[in-house]
Amino acid sequence: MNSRPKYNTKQKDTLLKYLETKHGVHVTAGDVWQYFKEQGDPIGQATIYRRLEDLVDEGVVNKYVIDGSSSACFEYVGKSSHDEKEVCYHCKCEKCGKLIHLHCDEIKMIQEHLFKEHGFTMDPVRTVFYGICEECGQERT
Amino acid sequence: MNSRPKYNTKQKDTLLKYLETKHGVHVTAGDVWQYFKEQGDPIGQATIYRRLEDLVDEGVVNKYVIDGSSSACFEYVGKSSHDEKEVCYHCKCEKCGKLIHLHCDEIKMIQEHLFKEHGFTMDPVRTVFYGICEECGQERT
DNA sequence: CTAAGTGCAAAATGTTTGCATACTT
DNA sequence: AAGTATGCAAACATTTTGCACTTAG
Repeated sequence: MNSRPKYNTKQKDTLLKYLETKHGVHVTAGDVWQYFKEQGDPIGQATIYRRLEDLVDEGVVNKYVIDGSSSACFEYVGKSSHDEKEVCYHCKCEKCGKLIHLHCDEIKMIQEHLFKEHGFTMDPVRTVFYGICEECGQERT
Repeated sequence: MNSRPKYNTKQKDTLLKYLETKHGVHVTAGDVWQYFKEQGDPIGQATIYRRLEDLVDEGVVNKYVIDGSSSACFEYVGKSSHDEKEVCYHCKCEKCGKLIHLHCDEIKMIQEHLFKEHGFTMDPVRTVFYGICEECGQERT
């Protein structure tokens, strides 16, 4: 079933190591590319996209597509994130554009509700809550 | 506070009318453009993007950025739903693409939680839950 | 008349693909 | 040696922008 990893290459390795250091943070493909370029150890963007996609398929990395930002975000979540792993969800402020990461359990209530009542298996990884963040909410212009 | 609509134009009008007929359905900017082109009554894409953006700002139209599809989706939701209106939320199946509208109160829990614990005012109108719908969940291929 | 809106075509993004070359096993 | 992976550059798709022209109020 899993026939993902074939050959080990320097690029794969370096990329994964880099992503691990970015645990809990969003990175775009461009970020990654630029980082390695600046390190004087560039990786072709094609490779970055290809590897990133593989990692997403493997579940090691999450991909978010968020309104407002033109490029997709990737986040390292580690292997085995499918069950008990730390689930994080995202809130995007429609005013200032800030993206907030939240790690807490309330989302499970929703998940359960959606599943039990509506048969819908919600994917917290892909779901983004839109709204107004604290700061923007206060500065009632 | 509301200084949105300035001049009324044929394009604005036609666009809105079209969107109304697509209530509950996703349309991309490209869809809209093509539709009017085929009608022999084309609207420049720049205009479509600009008008669509306005409508999103006005809250008349929802914009979804969905992973997997390269272009943003728009959906007419009508004026209203800003305060005490019937709150409906959306679940989008990532597999079959179906969009499910739900009307129930559980979402208020989340809303409250987000607000009290995180100071985040969630906008249920804009927020879409991604996941797998009942049918797709069963046909475990 | 003035400000706003339109449409075109060009530019800017972000992502994907074809292909020759280099690397893994 | 055979199959993968890489990197470049070109191809793509979508969305944005500049600018001259038109239209609504």
